Amino acid sequence: MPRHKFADTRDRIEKAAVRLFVEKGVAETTIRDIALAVGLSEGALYRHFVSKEQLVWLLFERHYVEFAGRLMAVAQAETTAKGKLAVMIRAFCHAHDEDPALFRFMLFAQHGQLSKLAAGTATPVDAVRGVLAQAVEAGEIPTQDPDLATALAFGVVLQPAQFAAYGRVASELVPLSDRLVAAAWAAVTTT
Amino acid sequence: MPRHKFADTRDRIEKAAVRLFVEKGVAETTIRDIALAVGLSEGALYRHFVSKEQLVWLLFERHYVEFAGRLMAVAQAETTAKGKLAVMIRAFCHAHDEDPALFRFMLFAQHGQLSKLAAGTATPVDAVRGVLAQAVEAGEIPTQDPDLATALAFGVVLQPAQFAAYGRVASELVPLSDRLVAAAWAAVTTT
Amino acid sequence: MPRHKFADTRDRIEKAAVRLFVEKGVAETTIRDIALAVGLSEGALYRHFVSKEQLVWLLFERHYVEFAGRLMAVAQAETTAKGKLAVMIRAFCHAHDEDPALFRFMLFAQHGQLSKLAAGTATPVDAVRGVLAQAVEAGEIPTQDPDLATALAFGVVLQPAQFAAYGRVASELVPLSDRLVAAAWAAVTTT
Amino acid sequence: MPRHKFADTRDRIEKAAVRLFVEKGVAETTIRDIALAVGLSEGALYRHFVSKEQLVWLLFERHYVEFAGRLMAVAQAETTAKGKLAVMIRAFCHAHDEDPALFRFMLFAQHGQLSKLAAGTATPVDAVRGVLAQAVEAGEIPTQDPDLATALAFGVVLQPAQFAAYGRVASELVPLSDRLVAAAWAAVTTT
DNA sequence: GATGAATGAGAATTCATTCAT
DNA sequence: GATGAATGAATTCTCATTCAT
Repeated sequence: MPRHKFADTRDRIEKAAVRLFVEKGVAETTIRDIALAVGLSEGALYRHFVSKEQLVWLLFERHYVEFAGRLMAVAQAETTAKGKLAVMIRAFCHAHDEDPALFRFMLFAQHGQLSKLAAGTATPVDAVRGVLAQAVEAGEIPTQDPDLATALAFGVVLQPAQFAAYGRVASELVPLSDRLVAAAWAAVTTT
Repeated sequence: MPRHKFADTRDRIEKAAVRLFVEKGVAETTIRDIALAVGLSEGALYRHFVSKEQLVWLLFERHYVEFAGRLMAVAQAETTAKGKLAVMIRAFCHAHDEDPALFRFMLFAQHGQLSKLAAGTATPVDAVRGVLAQAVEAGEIPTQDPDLATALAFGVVLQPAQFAAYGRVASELVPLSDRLVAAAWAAVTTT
Repeated sequence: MPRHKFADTRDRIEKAAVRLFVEKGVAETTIRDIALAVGLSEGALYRHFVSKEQLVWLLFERHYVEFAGRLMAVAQAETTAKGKLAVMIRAFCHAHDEDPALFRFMLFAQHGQLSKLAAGTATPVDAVRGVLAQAVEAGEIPTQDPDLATALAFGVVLQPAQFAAYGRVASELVPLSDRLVAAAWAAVTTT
Repeated sequence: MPRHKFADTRDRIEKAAVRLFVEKGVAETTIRDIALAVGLSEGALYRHFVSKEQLVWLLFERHYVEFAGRLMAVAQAETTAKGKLAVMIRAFCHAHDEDPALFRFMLFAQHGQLSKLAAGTATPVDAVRGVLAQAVEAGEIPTQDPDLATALAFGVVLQPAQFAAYGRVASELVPLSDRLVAAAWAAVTTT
């Protein structure tokens, strides 16, 4: 007996929206699609969200910022750059396996969203970059452009996620995390 | 006095389309946008293309397949896996710097186009995968899932391209190619 | 301790509705607007009124007819046309100052309501027209089209009310009533 | 053989829109209504106007300002206040008879439009007020609030127009203009 | 080959109204 | 009597596409 029907419905809408946005693309997903998926009328969705645009933004922003926070939190518990990078990558893998659609939505379907973020907002990119920039300064990894290093680490994690989406590699990243950690570390330490 | 005004116009349309598709997204780009950019009427575009969908597909398919061919060609001239991977990555960098919009369109704005490719079509992914799969068999790199290795190599190259698009790293990849080659090799040889 | 909470609520709804109808227009006022203004849910309003249309009609009809009655009553107490017209105009001014929103709703926001009045219903227009028609017949004012005379008298009163709504003249009409009476009389006696 | 189909269509749209706006009200008139009246598709209207809102505003603003100009022009040709007021009122009557729908749209369906006018824009109200304010200063009419005087003059003209719309008086105002001039003058000179 | 007016099939959104609780 | 979640019919607006000139 759900005590919070409203919140429940809202959750179901968000889940369906994320899944459809990832499957078909944001622009290709209509309000009707979402309504059908949730089993509501189109109009009913507007009780929960002001507009499609706002729904997209809300979903993106909330999860993106939240994930950045998670990354920074796990990194803080480690002392070495290598340790920090490792737990961050594992966090990526866990996030992916927990909800692959949400992961893809956050990290691939970002279309215009990134530019809407408030100026100082900490993003997952910032989280990783922070660790690597400090690692360069501390001499833990070779001197290099921290942005490029960040790109390499991101690439090593996100591209397998892409491949997983297309079925080219197994659908779970956690089992691969050791390998991804090693590969990322190799990429940022080889110059 | 251009002998092939028609072909010229067609080229201008394609260039403008690719640029707009990358800038705003495919769905967000209207025929009107393209027509305006080229200085034609909307109706006139239909002399050159059957539909928007076909235009997108045409642009994608042609360049994607062509690029796959280029990759395989440069790889064939090399004998070792390391050499093959290196020239392929350099080819990626050159392709990017030559026409960044086209590069991004091919590799990031593929929204659903991939599934339309004829079953056996060789793609850039296949090109890289072929080299790495053979490298595993030949013992040139450690035993591993060739698809995952491909993902790692791709990530190391494509993510910097993404960052370049967002201005996070320099806009040219060729100057970074040595580094990318080294990072990719490190990624696929570290297990 | 109000014995008639229900009637109270109904009153509050009507007041809010009239105010909003005048402020924003009938079509531009939503049930939601009214519900918010009263502090009720949208559904609750339907305990008091069958439909928005009926609410509009109800408000209009009741007050319009009532006001017509008031006009005829005050006129009956006078013997001369001049006297009748004077008290009627004063009644207009009083009605306006008592509840300007209601006055405007009745006399300006009638959008199509007029045609719904039962055929024989006596309106404020009829009240004034009756006096002026008789005045013509009795020779108290020059021979003229009684409808035009009515229009002139109405215009002299209603236009200042309009101006008051826009802040062009003072918000109270009672202080102007002597002037309006004089002007109206002048208008209907000058040919 | 119309050389200017586009402009023609535009004109037909404007005419139909004004008529419908007056007949049913602006909010009650749908784009579909206008399209049907003109014999076009709904989408086609958007080749001519950006939005319904802009269409309403465009129609109102253009004609309102134009009419104000006409009023000031005819007034300028006269020397006395009485003469100025007379020609202005005649101009009102002519405007009404020329295109009653347009006249009503301008002067009665102004719903939120008035507040959108650029700060210094001269309106028909300003035109009449200018003449009456000067008349007070010059001693041509008794000392009084020029705004109230303007309201009286306006009421004497507009209310008959309202009555004409409802069929209470003849549909043409020009034949009544002598009477309206006399009534207006009487109203502003009687205190 | 090109134009530009027009179409028509949706898309997002609004809102009066209903109804189970 | 009231709530609030939901409906569904309109409504505004967009856009790929067509076609007479």
